[in-house]
Amino acid sequence: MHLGSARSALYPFLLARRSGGQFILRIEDTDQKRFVPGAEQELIDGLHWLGIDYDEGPDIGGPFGPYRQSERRATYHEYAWKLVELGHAFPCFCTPDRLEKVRQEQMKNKQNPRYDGTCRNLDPEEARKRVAAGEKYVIRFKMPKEGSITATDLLRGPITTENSALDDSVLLKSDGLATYHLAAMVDDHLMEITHVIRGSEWLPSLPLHAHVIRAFGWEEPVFVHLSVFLKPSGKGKMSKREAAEAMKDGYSIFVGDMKELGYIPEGVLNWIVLMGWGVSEDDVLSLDQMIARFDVDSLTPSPAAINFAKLDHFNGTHIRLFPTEELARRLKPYFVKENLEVDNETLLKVIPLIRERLVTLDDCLPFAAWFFRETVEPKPEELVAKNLTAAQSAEITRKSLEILSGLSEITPATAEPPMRALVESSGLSAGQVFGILRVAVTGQTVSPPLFESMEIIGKEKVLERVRKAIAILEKM
RNA sequence: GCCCCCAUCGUCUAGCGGCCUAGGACGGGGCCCUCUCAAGGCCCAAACAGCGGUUCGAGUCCGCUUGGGGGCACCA
Repeated sequence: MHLGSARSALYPFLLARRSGGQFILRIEDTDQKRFVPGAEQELIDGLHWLGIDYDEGPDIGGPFGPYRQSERRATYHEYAWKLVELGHAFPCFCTPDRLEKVRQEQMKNKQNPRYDGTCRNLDPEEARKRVAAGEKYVIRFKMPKEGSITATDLLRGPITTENSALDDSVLLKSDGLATYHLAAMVDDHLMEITHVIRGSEWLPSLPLHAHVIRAFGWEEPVFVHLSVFLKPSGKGKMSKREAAEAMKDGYSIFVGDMKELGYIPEGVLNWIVLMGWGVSEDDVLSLDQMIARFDVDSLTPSPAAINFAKLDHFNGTHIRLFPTEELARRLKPYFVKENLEVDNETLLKVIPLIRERLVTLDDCLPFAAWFFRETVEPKPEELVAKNLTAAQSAEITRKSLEILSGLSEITPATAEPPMRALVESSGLSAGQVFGILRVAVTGQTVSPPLFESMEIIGKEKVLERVRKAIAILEKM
């Protein structure tokens, strides 16, 4: 399940929620050759994680089931033959081998590859007999030789296609299962689908689909063909190679990777919903806000380049929107995964300090893992302040220790004023003095605010770590 | 090769004939804030692909060119 599939689910979901309709999950698994075990579950898990819930589906049932096309072969068989009876389709006994040769020949002669019509006008009785005798066959749509068809895409308007440019496409395969062209049209009718929102790679087969629907005399659903996603450069669509490239930078186009990478559903949703849909202002949207503002015919038909920087932006923005308890709940697993013992009381105190620093949830580790470690291991060279020697650094740190140890407790209110005074009287900069303490206390050069952090770990640990730092500096 | 679709800042987009000296967001640059890193505030640079029409008036409508994308399976 990649970004494209996620968006193809999101839009109809928003439309259904907006308009009081039903959003259904139908598994289109009519190609057994491409069956991937676990793919259906991955899809369901992805939708669940994103918060896109469906009203009918293979795992929850519904009034129009079954929702797996592989379980609907009898239906397709019936409708395929119905089309034969109506004179809009015909059984075809051509072998794939022969058809392949015909195609090669056509290509060589610079003709369009298409079905050569061998079985198109077979005597119906004769054909029926061959089928009854057990001969392998497919059922093809009998595309009119003349005229044209006009089908409408909601975003693009009416699109007229000459029938002569269309082929006698296979509707029912020799394995007895339908192709998408038949299965989807039959199911859309039977399941009372009002809106088909799909990728624009389906646009070329829209005329065929209109033909099939009209041959049955059914009402057409509204067709909406979404723009394709282009790779970040905007040149060409996302490829396997590009996907691997993104992964190296800590990004992915697969929904299944997002959680692991520290992205939250809110951020991912906000990101993809705006790739192909524009709101005039207030880009930051919750799912409810999306539902409230969604409008199918304001989707954009032009291709959209994937922009991971924007994913980071939305992810960080939504993280900042979380209440402390909620963020704690989401962050905890990342600490646990690092085998850190996280007590909720401390975590709740840490969160306000790191919230606005997180782009992804796993960023909590570099900022706050040290809160939950017994000791820290500062690098000696990092304990030496800029433009100072180790001895000078040790000297000012001893003075800092003196001040801090004289405090009954260390809080920003108690510690910062005397420390500022020390900075003032020493003639050094706050960056130099606090920098040493930061490395001493946190073990790193980048951390949440110093005095707030000190308050959380407590005076005892602070003094212990500062003493250790002095010892290190004195040995240099 | 043939068919189809698309076209506004680097990117996602607003704009549906006069409200446009083209708006927002990301990214970029600058300033402010500042104990690091962020976040936040203020400011700046940045686009209607080109050419013809239609119209009193075109980013908005039409045509062509160019560029981009998709499709031509017993895959979806």
